[in-house]
Amino acid sequence: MSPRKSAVEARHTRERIVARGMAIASVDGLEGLTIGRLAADLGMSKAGVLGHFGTKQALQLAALRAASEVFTRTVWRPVEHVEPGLPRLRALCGTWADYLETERATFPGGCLFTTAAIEFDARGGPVRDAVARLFTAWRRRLATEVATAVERGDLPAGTDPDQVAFEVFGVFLALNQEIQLFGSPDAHARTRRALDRVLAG
Amino acid sequence: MSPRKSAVEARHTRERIVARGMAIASVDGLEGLTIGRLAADLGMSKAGVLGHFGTKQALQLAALRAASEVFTRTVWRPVEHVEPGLPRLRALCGTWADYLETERATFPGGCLFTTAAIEFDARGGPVRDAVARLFTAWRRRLATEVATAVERGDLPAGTDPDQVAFEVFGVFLALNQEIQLFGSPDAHARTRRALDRVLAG
DNA sequence: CCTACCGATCGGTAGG
DNA sequence: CCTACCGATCGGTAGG
Repeated sequence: MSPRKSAVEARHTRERIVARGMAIASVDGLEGLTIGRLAADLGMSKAGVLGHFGTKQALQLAALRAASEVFTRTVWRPVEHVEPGLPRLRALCGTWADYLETERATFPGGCLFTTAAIEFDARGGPVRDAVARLFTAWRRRLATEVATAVERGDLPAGTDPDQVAFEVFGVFLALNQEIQLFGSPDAHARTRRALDRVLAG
Repeated sequence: MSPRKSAVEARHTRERIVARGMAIASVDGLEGLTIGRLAADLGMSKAGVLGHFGTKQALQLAALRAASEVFTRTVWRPVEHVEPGLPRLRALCGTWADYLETERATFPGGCLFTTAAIEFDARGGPVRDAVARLFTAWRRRLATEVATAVERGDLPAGTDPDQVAFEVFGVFLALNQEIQLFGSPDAHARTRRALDRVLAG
C-alpha cells in the first residue's frame, strides 16, 4: 500500500494520469476515458486516480487543457516569431500537418480536439464549451493571420479572412480523416496542394 | 404484456428501433447507443429490442445501413438523372449541404457517418470497416464525377479527380462542424463560396 | 493513495 | 416481446 506522497510526487502522478488520459480519450473519446481503465493502465486504484480531479468531468477538462498545451507547444510556439501574415500562416500549416502525423504517441487515435468536438457538439455543458472555445480561438488566430497577409498585400485585397480560415480548417479536417480512417500515404501531399490553392495570391 | 407479433408488425417494430437508434447514435455515438436507453425511449424491454438484432454490434451496423439509405435517398437519388460531370457534381453538393441542414429530425446530432468515422477510426472491427467502406464509396463517386467533368472539358485538363474529391470532402467536414459546433448561420454561404473555388474551371 | 463499498447501468441469456 | 436474472463495469464515497 502506497503512503500519501509529497506534493511534487503527487503532481508527477497527476501528470502521468493526464498523459495516459489524453491517449485513451484520443482513441475512445472523452466518455470512453473511464476511471477504471485509467487506474488499471497505471496500476493504481480508482480512488487514487479520481482523487486528483474529483469528478470525471474535471478529468475530461484536464485532458483537454493538457492537449491544448501540446498543441500550442507543437504547432504555435515554433512559428511564433515568424513574420506575421502569409509567412507565418504557411509555417503554421506546416507544423499543424506535422502535429497530426507526429503526435501519435500522445494521441494514438488522432487529434483529441477533433474527436472531442464531434463527441460533444450535440450536447451542452462545460466540456462542450471548452472544446468550442478552443476551436474558436484557433479559427480566430488563422483569420487574424489572413487579415495581416491581406494588409501586407500577400493575399488579394477583398479576401475574406473568415472564409479562408473556414477553408483551411476544412483541409485539416480532411487530413485528419485521411490519416485516421484511410491511413493514406499521400495525405500530406494532398494537403499541401489544397492549401496552395486556398492560400494562392 | 405484449404477445408475439406478426411478421409485418415485427418488421415495423424493427424499423422504429432503427430510426430511434440513428437519432441516439447521431448525438451520443454508436457506443452511446445503448440497448437500455433505446428500450426506455420506445417503451419496450431490453430483450425485446435486442431480439431483433442479437448483439449490440449488429444493432450498430443496422443503424449505419439505415443511415446510408437515408443518405442515398436524400443526397444521391434527386441528382441521379442530372447530366454526369460538373452539373451533377454541383447538384449533389447542393443536396448534400441540404441534407446536413434538413435531416436534423433523423440525425439531431449531425451526420451519423461523420460521428461514426471519428468514433471508430482508431479501432478495428466490422463497424469501422463498414464506415470506411461507406466513405470510400462516396469519395469514389465524387472522383468519378470530377473525372467526367474533366473529360467533358468542364474542368481543366490535368485536374486530379482524387485531389478535388479530397478538397470537396474537407469543405463538407467543415460545414458539418460549423453547423454542429458553432451553429453558424452563414455556414452555407461559406460552403458555396468554398465549393466555387474548388470547382472553378 | 489504498481498501471496501454504494446504487445504477452495461450487454446479454434463459425461458416462456 | 415479456419477466427475471447474470457478471462486469460505471462514477463516486467513506474512512483511513
